[in-house]
Amino acid sequence: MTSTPVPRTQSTPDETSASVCQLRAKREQILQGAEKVFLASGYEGASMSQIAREAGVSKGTLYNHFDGKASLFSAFFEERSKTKLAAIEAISREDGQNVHIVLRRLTESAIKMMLNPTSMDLYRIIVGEAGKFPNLADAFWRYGFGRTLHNLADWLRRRSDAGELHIEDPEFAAEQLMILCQARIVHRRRLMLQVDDSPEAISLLASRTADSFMKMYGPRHQ
Amino acid sequence: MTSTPVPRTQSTPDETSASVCQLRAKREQILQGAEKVFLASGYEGASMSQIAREAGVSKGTLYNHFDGKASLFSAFFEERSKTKLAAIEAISREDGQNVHIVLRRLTESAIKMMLNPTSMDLYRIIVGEAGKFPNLADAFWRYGFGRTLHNLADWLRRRSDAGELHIEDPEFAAEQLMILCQARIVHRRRLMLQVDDSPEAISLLASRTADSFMKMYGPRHQ
Amino acid sequence: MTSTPVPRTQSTPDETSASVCQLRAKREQILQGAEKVFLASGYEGASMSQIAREAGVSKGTLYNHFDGKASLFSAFFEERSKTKLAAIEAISREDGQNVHIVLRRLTESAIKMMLNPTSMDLYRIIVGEAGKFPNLADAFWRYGFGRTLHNLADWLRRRSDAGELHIEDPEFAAEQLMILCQARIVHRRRLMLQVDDSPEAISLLASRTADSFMKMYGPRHQ
Amino acid sequence: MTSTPVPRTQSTPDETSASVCQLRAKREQILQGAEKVFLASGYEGASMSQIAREAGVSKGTLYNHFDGKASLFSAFFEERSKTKLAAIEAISREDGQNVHIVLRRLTESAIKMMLNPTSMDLYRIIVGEAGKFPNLADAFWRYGFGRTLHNLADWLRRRSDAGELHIEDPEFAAEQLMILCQARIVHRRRLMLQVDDSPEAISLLASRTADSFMKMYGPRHQ
DNA sequence: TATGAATGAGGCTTCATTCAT
DNA sequence: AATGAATGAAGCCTCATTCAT
Repeated sequence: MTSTPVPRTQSTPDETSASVCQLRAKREQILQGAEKVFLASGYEGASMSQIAREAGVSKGTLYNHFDGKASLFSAFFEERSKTKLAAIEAISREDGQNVHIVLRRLTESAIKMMLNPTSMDLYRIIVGEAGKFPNLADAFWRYGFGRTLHNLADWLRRRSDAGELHIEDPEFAAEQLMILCQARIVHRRRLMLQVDDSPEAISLLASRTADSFMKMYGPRHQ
Repeated sequence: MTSTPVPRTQSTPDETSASVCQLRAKREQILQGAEKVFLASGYEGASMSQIAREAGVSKGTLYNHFDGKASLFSAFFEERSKTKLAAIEAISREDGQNVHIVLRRLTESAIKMMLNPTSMDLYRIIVGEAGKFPNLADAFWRYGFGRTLHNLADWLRRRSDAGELHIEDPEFAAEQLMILCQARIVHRRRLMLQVDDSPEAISLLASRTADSFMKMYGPRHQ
Repeated sequence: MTSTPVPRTQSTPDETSASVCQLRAKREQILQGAEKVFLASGYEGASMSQIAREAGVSKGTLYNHFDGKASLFSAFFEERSKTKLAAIEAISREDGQNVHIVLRRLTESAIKMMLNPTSMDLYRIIVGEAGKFPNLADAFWRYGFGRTLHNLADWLRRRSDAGELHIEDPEFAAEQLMILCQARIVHRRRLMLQVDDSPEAISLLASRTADSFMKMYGPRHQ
Repeated sequence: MTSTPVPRTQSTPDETSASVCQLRAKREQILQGAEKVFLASGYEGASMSQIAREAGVSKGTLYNHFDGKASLFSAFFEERSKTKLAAIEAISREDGQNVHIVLRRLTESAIKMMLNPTSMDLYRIIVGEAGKFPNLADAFWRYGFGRTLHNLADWLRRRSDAGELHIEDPEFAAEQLMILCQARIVHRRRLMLQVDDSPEAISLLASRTADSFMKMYGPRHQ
């Protein structure tokens, strides 16, 4: 459309990038439809027609962009794991602060992270379909829990080296902390059980969890 | 159908109990087929034909005993939650022993319980289908985790009252203990991730978990 | 419904045979629909919906009776080969007659047989689909051409033994005779070419074919 | 069609011929893809995408050059019948030789011709699709069997006129000869039946076929 | 003119459910 | 109460064809 005044060989790259853009856009459009439907109905419960309708494309277009239902599901899941799963990053900035205080902030944000609707839905999906799509759990772990664990373990190691904590196995301790955060609220919500997830309840839980962790790995006579 | 003219009404109870027996037997037969298929394929993935075949009855019989697929699924899930989910019971017998030692036994058996295939499958199913069958999670909680939590909290309260532990909120502490047991192995297995679940690994994990708990709630200068 | 006054164990056989009868009837009904559609459109061109409609059953019923399209096609083809392909049988009854005269009758009936619409359609189908269903050609040969060849070779051998013909390889001679019958009319009709297949044309062709065969294998100075 | 009365018009012809050339080349390219796919899968079994891929052009180009699938199929079939169907030509060069010897060469080359893979595939296609494309058989006949028949009949007429054979109806005799060549091997191969088509088997069959023909039309006391 | 993404009809098949026996 | 054949809706996927670029 826009004729470039540049002498030559500009058109092909333009065309290419334009069409690639369109392609990506359509792909993204489909993935959004897929997300909506898969999260609501699971893999088996979702239908390609539904996804096509939700994405605003024809059924055929689904198959132009993905090899089939399983392929679309995998793409959706990996894509969303990559972009939607938050992780606790850059705790290093907190290094100046008192350990216990940082821990409280940490536990609270971890709990909120895990309560995030997309995280919960992805967790439910992957647990339900892990049998059919074993490789997807890797993605879920790598981009979500695993990443957080890694960052957390690093921070714990540094704090331990600094003598503020006494931790022999930071990886394990990190996992203990993260899993303790799931008590009471996260764990129950995964089962769709009624639970008080008000900010106050979360704050209280975070606090008690941080306290517990300090008892486990803090200085002896705190 | 054909009521026998015999005087006392002795026969009817007999017949009734006999036919009730038969009914129950058939119902149980169906539930066994349903269990096999639902656990293997999930709710959407299972087919009534498959269940009928596996149960050794005709498809029509399924509908004589249950209202439909959803109804059969609910029945299966509640039934199996009731009978197949183990809980840590009668820890009271251990009351004479040293707390730390009992805790080690406890954590180990809890981990093994949660790794039990049926427990894992039921967990996966309920998490996967919680959106479609929100009421089922109650059963799962009541007969599984909840029951264990309750028993465990009782025991902790008694030990705390005896001065062997210092626990303010035994329910919460019980949940912390149970959830700590899921670190490293149980949590990963639910996602079908590769994990070392050898007896040695389990034993080590149980031991470290018990130690952590003692740090949290044990006497200060142990 | 109809309570039989016969003492015992009569009902089950009745039920069985009744339901078996019904089953066979439905199967036959489907096969008739399949025949119509497959003969008209070939294997790929036929659709299961069309067949169901033509047979007057639902699409699902097709799959209760056959494993799928390929299976239904095979069943249709073998069934029809068995029952619809005529063969020249019992030529032995003609043994008293003059060879040349019998041959003329033979060639005429062979030509008519091969021009029979069902034979032609089955031939077209099997040639078209032989790549996809190699085993079906066997059935077609066994019940059609092969059977005729066998009977014919027997008869030729007897006539040869009687000195009325001089044939060293009756199987080959039989095939030569049958194939000569395809000249002019049958061969062209298989390609849907326009051809004069009036009784007179057939009769003339039959006569000339018999003459030719007599030249090949008849007494030298006839 | 349009004979150009214009004297010079040199430039336009150049352009025209160049683009016509390109057009023809692309058309030929498409036809080659079509050939590969139609021969392998039949009309219904072939897909336009497959053809486009095989031809190395886009699907859209197919529709720029042909009206649709049916049209492309017709073009492919006629084109290939014209160019790929061999015929027995120029037997006249053999005129000096002994009839029986020439016949043996003839039958052998005829059998080999008919066993040629492309011939067989085209035959299978046309027989299978004759119902849908009745007009195509003409092309198949005209360029294949029909042409051979014509040449052969000419030769037989000459030999008959020369007194080496006694044939009243050379057209019919030619067809008898060609059809006799199909016994045993060609006929069976069209049904994909197992058959010995070794050079020796073909040679023997050719020889016996020639002998048979000589008995039919050769000098009486050969 | 060439491209290939988009379309939507239609193909094969499965499945929950019903119902006559 | 048990059976299982029949149903038809719905699922996944393919394909000939169109059309904007």
